[in-house]
Amino acid sequence: MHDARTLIDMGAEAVRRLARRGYSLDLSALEGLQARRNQSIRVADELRAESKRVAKEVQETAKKGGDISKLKERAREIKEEVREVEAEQERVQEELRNLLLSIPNLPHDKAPDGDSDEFAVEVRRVGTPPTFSFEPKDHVDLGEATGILDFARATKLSGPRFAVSRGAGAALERALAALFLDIHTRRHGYIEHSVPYLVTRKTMTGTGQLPKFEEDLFATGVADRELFLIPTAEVPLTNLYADEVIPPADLPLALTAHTPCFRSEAGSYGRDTRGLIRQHQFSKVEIVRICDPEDSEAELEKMVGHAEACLKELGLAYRVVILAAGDTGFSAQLTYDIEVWLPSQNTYREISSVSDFGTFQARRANIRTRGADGKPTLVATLNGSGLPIGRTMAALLEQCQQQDGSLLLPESLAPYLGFRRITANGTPEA
RNA sequence: GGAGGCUUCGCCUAGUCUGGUCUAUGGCGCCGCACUGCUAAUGCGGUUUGGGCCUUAAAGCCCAUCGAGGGUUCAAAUCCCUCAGCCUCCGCCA
Repeated sequence: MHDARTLIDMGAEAVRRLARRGYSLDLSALEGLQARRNQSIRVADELRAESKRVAKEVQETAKKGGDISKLKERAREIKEEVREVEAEQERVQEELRNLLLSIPNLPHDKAPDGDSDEFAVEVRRVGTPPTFSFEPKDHVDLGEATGILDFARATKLSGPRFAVSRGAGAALERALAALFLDIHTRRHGYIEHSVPYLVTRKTMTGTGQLPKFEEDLFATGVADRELFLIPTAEVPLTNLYADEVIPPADLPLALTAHTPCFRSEAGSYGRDTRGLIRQHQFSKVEIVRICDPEDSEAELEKMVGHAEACLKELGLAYRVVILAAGDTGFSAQLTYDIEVWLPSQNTYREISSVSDFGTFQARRANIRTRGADGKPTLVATLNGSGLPIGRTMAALLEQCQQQDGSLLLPESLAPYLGFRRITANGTPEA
């Protein structure tokens, strides 16, 4: 959410920058609402001041034994007027808030023009996509042939877009999560958290999933209680500090958690229906940083490096791109995507998204620190996947497949797995 | 599931029974100043948060804020109702 005053002060500059992501800002509507809001507040404040003066007068008059009935009548009139003005103020503020909630974050100038992934700018490529002397299989075939993935039975349990992993596959999932968490906590200084997977509407609003994207979420309701399943650990991790003032000395905060993620994937019917790429439930290690807004650009670069470290550790080929202004998520001002090489699709596919939200989320969630003057001031928030387990598994199975149908896993996983190879029939082998 | 208690401006705390003098007390911490070879100690002053008005700015004036929301009243930290969180006890389950 933006600050109305700041947006109005930016004027044409705000209009220009929002236009880059296809949002047409109605500046005069915003100014009009802001002016009406301030007018209402001023009138209501004056009436309340008057009402307080009259109350004092009643007290003093009564003490002197005077007639207070006229004063009480006047006080009741004022109260009625206050009620009316406050109702108007509430209407205007609601309207203003709705408008502000619907305005996306300002794209950073570093983000290229364009409205889709075709306009993303490649920053670097790391590693060489493997070449095969045979026709490589995709991860679904590999998983089913070895028996470490079972999509049919998952569908029996829960319908489409679910997966079951088994034996060495389940162990591999666990190993990847442990490896990623260890990389972030031991090497990059993140603090590991175990967090709720069900959160309130307020929490979902704090990071921007609500009110706009309710159809993307799974919700639960028991009696009159409503809770949402988290689509990413970004939600609980960032909101940990909602409505708090973080001591400046504690910044930057570096938080990580491995959680399941639940997404309805409404509007993606028919896309990526095969395999682990797009599931209703997947697990992911998420990294979040909360810092002084001055530092957010540098922090973003660090975080991209932290996510990349996971891929390097596994020896997977990938590239880093900057998303186009119009393709950047609603709450983000700048996003790097990391794309991993997927041999079956002969292309790079998104595996991590690392975003700088500036103060946009902090304003919604009311996360603050203290500035040089000691006054509370908003922080910047950032987050990124580091990494999702399912998509990593898919890339890993495909990139490390052997001609004989076995899978030769990276050495870095051996301490976690206790084996290096999964044979063609799914048996772990040192 | 039942009964009771608690929630005050960073932390602790007074105030709630008996509505107005609460412009919310005191301590701790923090900031500034004074004093002092240095430090410590002491003294004085300041220190919730958000918003509006007026301003180049500062200052100033005003409004709201005692867990949240509603009500009673000329007037609510204080009385009434609903809700939330925490604590204690009982029951139930493990």
